[in-house]
Amino acid sequence: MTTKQPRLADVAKAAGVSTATASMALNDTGGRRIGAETRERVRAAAAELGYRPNTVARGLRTRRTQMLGFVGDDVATTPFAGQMIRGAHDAAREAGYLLLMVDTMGEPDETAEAIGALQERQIDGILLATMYHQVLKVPEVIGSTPCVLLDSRTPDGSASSVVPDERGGTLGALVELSAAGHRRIGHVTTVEQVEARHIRLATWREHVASYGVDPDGLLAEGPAAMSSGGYEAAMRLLRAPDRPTAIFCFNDRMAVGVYRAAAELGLSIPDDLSVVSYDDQELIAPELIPGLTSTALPHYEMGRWATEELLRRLDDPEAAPVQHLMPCPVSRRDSVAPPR
Amino acid sequence: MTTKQPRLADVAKAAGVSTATASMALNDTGGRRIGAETRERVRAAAAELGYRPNTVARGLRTRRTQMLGFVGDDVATTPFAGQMIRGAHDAAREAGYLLLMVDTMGEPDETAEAIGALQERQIDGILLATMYHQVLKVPEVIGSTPCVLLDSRTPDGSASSVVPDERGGTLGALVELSAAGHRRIGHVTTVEQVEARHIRLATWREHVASYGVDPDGLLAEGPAAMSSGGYEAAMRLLRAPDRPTAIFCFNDRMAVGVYRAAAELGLSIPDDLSVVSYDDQELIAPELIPGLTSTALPHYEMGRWATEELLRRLDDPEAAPVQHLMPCPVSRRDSVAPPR
DNA sequence: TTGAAAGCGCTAACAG
DNA sequence: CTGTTAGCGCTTTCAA
Repeated sequence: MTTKQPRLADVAKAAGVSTATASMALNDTGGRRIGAETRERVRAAAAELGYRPNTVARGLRTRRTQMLGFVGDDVATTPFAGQMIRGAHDAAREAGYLLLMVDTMGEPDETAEAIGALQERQIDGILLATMYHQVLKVPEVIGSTPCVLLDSRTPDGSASSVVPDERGGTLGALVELSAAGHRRIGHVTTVEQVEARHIRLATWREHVASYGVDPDGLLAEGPAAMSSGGYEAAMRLLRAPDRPTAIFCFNDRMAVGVYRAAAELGLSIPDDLSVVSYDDQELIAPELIPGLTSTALPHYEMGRWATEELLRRLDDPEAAPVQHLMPCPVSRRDSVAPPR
Repeated sequence: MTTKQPRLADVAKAAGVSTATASMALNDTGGRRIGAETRERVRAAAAELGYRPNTVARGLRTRRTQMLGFVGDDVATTPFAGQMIRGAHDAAREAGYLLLMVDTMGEPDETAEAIGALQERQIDGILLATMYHQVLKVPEVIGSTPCVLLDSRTPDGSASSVVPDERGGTLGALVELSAAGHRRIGHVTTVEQVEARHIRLATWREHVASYGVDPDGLLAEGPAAMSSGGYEAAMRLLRAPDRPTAIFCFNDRMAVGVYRAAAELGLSIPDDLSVVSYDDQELIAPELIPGLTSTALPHYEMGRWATEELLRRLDDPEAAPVQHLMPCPVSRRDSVAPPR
């Protein structure tokens, strides 16, 4: 029994009014022209028939589709992607929008393609999301489509964007250590030349120097993709004559390697060595023993903010772009103790 | 300099033809009525103007939007979600479709809401995805919208669906052990009463029994969410008088606990104890030392299959629903050796 | 306070 | 082989 979807005309007929009146009654539009009694009658008829507006037809008329494009550069393999999408999704839904998702696998050509495909569908705006913090130019093809960058920013601030406050987050982690009394704080960083590396490294350098400690000799690097990078780097640091009493890791995966190195050298965490890290990854930080104190990347919040900003810009396309820094909260666990 | 988007009429005018001809020329439709020369002229004009069809207008006319709804029950927090989405996304894109995503956070009311929101947007079909294998009924509100279940199935086979071949995957893992010579194979399972538990447990029971080994006494269970569940269960198994020479774990997280238990008891993996597991989670199985042999859940492939099946059903809505079992391949690593 | 009618941009049936 | 015309279902003037 597949009944035909009712159209607005059906509702109007059932309520004994014109489609114009029905439309206005349902949308609360047209000022105070619709009588309260009429509105009720229309509403009742719509509910009775199980009417759902056809947003394609509406979109053709209003040039608004209530859809936002979400262009991600690697939705699948990045564990953070979910939170970012979810933040964007929630904010969108609350405002009556839905997300059209495209994954570009990081290929620039794909990005242009994706933007085109979204524009064909008349999305109201686009979220351009990257899976790690970077600086990039908005593709030309975006044209006048409203757009907000998620986890990246433009060199010139020409588009609204939100990125994590890496500096603040790094300081948050370091303060966990210095508040416990550590001064010789080592840093295990990644070899990849990414924004996050530069900011975390510079902030760490500044922080230890502020205690009169020389950062050189307390720094080691390795590839961040697997824990072995952290292991090797930590080994170098911990076997040095004047080893650090604490280590700040570029990320949780490297911290896994640091834990392994410490264990191998007979150093107990946190008694012989304190460790803090970045990312606060769900499957890692709380699973390590002892639990790893780590600064979280606020993916959910960034997703939300970007969407809310995009929605704002839909109403006011001329508003000045804003560059937002999202705070990175520290998840405190059991990997920090005073030095002995 | 925001130039107005060109419409089909502009292309037609530029090419000196009617909009009907332009439409057919661009879409290769209307049989052999369009002259090759005309088609070229239209194509050139379109390219020249940078014409992109307005798919909203087209959708209103054709009642096809080239969009698929993807309803997930927890996109954000599940590490597998990405692969499933990506599989669906790739298959959709290849066919010229885009995915409209909604996350229901597992709430049934949200699911009905989501389906409604998607139907309003006239999506051509819906993928109903769950983040773990389960049996459920398709919500009434789906009506006549074509629909395929992803990682779940209906009790009555009334809708097409794809789920992992848990039985085959379990056997694959167990054969790794028995081929190495193991007979006393223990099983660490989850307390949660999910499909996966039942199938893996039953298959294991059958397998060890086929070697004349009594499964009872080789089974232990615990919560699967954290590794401690696996730790406790393994402890019980490994401290027993006649301990197993190998353990098959419900999933990788529990395997982490099994590794810890073995280490604590001074048992080396794989020499004193072989371990195999399920899920092949990216951040766990290859990161453990030694690398964990684990059966993978084919999320990408399931996402693809479901989408391709949905696309098939769009062309032929009357086709009989099909229940697909997707094979689960084993990722062989270093956690298995012959018993000594 | 309401109805009639135009039209969003496209495709498809019907003429020519 | 091509043009004319009539809508798809909705919103929004313009009249009444």
